[in-house]
Amino acid sequence: MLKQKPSPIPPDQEACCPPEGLAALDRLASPVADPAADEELAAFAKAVGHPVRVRILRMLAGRDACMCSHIVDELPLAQSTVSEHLRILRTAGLVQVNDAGPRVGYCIVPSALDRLKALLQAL
Amino acid sequence: MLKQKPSPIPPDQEACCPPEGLAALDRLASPVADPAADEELAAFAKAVGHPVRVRILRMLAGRDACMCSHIVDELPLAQSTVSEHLRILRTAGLVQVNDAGPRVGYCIVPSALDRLKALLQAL
DNA sequence: GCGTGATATCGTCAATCGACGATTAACGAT
DNA sequence: ATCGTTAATCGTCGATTGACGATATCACGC
Repeated sequence: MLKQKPSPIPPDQEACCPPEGLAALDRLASPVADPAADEELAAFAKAVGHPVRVRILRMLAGRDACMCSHIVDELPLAQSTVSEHLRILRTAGLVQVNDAGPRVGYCIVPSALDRLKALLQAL
Repeated sequence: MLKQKPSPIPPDQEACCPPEGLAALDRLASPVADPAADEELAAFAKAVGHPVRVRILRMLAGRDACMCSHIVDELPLAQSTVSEHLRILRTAGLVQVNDAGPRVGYCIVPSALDRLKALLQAL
């Protein structure tokens, strides 16, 4: 695909960077590098980084499509493709299967979603 | 070709997650299908979905590395690679260049970050 | 003008992603 | 046991990503 052109620069925004002297203070105040959190947030975000998976999450959050076949019905995708998206969401920990009940079903893992929200808010 | 679906009417809608009287409310709060919001959130999340880009965002949020060269110095990556990550963040609208000042600099776009947080919270 | 430093872009490569059909496994009901 | 339904997995394909070095551009000081 063609590389998208980045959005042009709004000419206002002059005071983006503070004078160089404050850098050291900021570095001390909040650690700039937290590789573990970086990886964690990136993994979550990557899982969410596809419109179909966002939609699946929304379906599950709305709790009106828990069986995989329900989700397949709602999407113009093959069953195997939906299953793969569900696998990615499961691997990320955002979704889990409920095989304790009479039927297999998918549902959101609220704690994981909260964790993702918290990591993002911390940015 | 369209995928086939015998489409048996789903008999048990509630085999999975907590039986909620709140379902209707939840559905109102976040409609199951909002393709535009899905795409928007997915695009943001995709941009954030790489540890290096998370780290760059953190650097910029800490405001101690605005020139590209500063970021390059902090990362074990080639300048061209960092530039590419910055381009992705710019394309997503999360970051912008500030060439109004005396030096070219990168900075966070707080409104975009807020928008991302809001979209995620709505999940 | 001419160089210099800071970024962006190009070309290439391996790795990963997204989608599909086909197959397989698990399980309930006939 | 066989069938039908549900879901996962496999193999393949083209498209995209991530990384690099090399090259081009751009702004500023001389």
